[in-house]
Amino acid sequence: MSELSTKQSHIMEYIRDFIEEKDYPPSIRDIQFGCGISSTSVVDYNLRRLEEKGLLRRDREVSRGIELLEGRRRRGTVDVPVLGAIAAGQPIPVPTSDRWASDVEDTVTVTEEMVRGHDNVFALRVKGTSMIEDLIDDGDIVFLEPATTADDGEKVAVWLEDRGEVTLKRLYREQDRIRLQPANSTMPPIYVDPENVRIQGRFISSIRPSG
Amino acid sequence: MSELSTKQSHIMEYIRDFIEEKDYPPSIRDIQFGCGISSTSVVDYNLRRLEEKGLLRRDREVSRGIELLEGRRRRGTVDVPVLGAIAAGQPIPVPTSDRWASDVEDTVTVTEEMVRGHDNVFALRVKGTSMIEDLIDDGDIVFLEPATTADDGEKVAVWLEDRGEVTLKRLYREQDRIRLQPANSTMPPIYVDPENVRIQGRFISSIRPSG
DNA sequence: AATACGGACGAACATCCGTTCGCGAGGCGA
DNA sequence: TCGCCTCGCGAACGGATGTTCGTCCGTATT
Repeated sequence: MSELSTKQSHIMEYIRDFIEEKDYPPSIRDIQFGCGISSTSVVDYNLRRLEEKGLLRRDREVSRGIELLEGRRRRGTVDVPVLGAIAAGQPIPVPTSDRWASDVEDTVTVTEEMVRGHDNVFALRVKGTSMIEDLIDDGDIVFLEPATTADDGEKVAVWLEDRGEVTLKRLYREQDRIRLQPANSTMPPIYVDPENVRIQGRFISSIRPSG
Repeated sequence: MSELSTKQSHIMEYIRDFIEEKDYPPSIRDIQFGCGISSTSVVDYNLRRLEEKGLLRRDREVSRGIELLEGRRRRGTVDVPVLGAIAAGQPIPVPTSDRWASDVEDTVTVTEEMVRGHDNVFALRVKGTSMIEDLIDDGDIVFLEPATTADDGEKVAVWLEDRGEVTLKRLYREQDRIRLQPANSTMPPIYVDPENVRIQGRFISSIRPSG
């Protein structure tokens, strides 16, 4: 029904790249040559289809009157997927079992400096106040970088296999166990078997949406 | 030398607004009518001047081939002026005396939700850790809304007239004095005469640039 | 006063560019 | 097989738009 043909997604991609590079939309003939299409009418035809599908808006009779309606990201910002909630109080289960999958429930747009120098950053909503002394409050959004290892004392999101839960804590290795330390003096640390722990991500930064 | 004539800044503003609204640049004739200019050549002339001054870039022979080179703000973000540093430890003086003036030393771009619902927001760099228990650390940037009053317990930036300093604290009114309370149990409150205190801004939110 | 120059006018010109139209190749159900 | 629809092709039409050119005016400069 609302599938895009190869040509249509090619056109979309071309428009995106064109705007990204030049800061103004392509003309129909720009698209024609850029996508190797033989006629302007074909471009027009597909543009109409794309407009019907709500992917863009066109101003008639106006040169380059194309406006993309999809996520218009601005230079200097990045969209980070919010994969769900994470416990900073009592550990709570996350919807996906093994590896939190690709079904993104939401997205937050932040300026680049919040995640600068890190790749594949994802975000989680914090529940609880167990990391309050590390300046992470209930309701904050934390940004994490995928990781499977961590140094002692680092703030990490860990998956506790037996509990089926994920939690945000500082991680310390002790003899034959791992200590997950809340940053809240009213809460005791959690001790777990190393085999039971899978590090999922390393803390980068957090934001607190204004209330 | 590089001053803009009235007409030129009018044109710049028009282009900005046009792009903001339509997502593609105006044609020369759009600018002509939009700015009440009698001839397209006048627009062309001034666009060349603006191009020389580095405020925009033009693609010759291309309709709407105008690209603004100034801060291209993206939808959903706002630029907040950073007016300087503020003490969250020992109060430190701010450069301007009475009212921190309009010379902005820097700017931060943040997504709208950080300051949603507030006007004329400005930002200050935090020095010190006196507000650490309110999750505001050294190096954070705090966003404030201009205000001259505050309820008890609110976090405010206050100007201490006799000291010539400004500081970020929680404010409490007591009999005939005002208590400025740090959020750091190792630090004592500051007591000041009400006449000596001028509230400058009310805390909205803060960010912690990733390190 | 003569000259130079920034800035503005208005009109003509040459493209640029969106739109339209006729035609044709497949795919699909009746 | 006969429509009917989707998709594509190529060309031509005409409006949209950037560019250029001759002219004019006001303000220094000489």
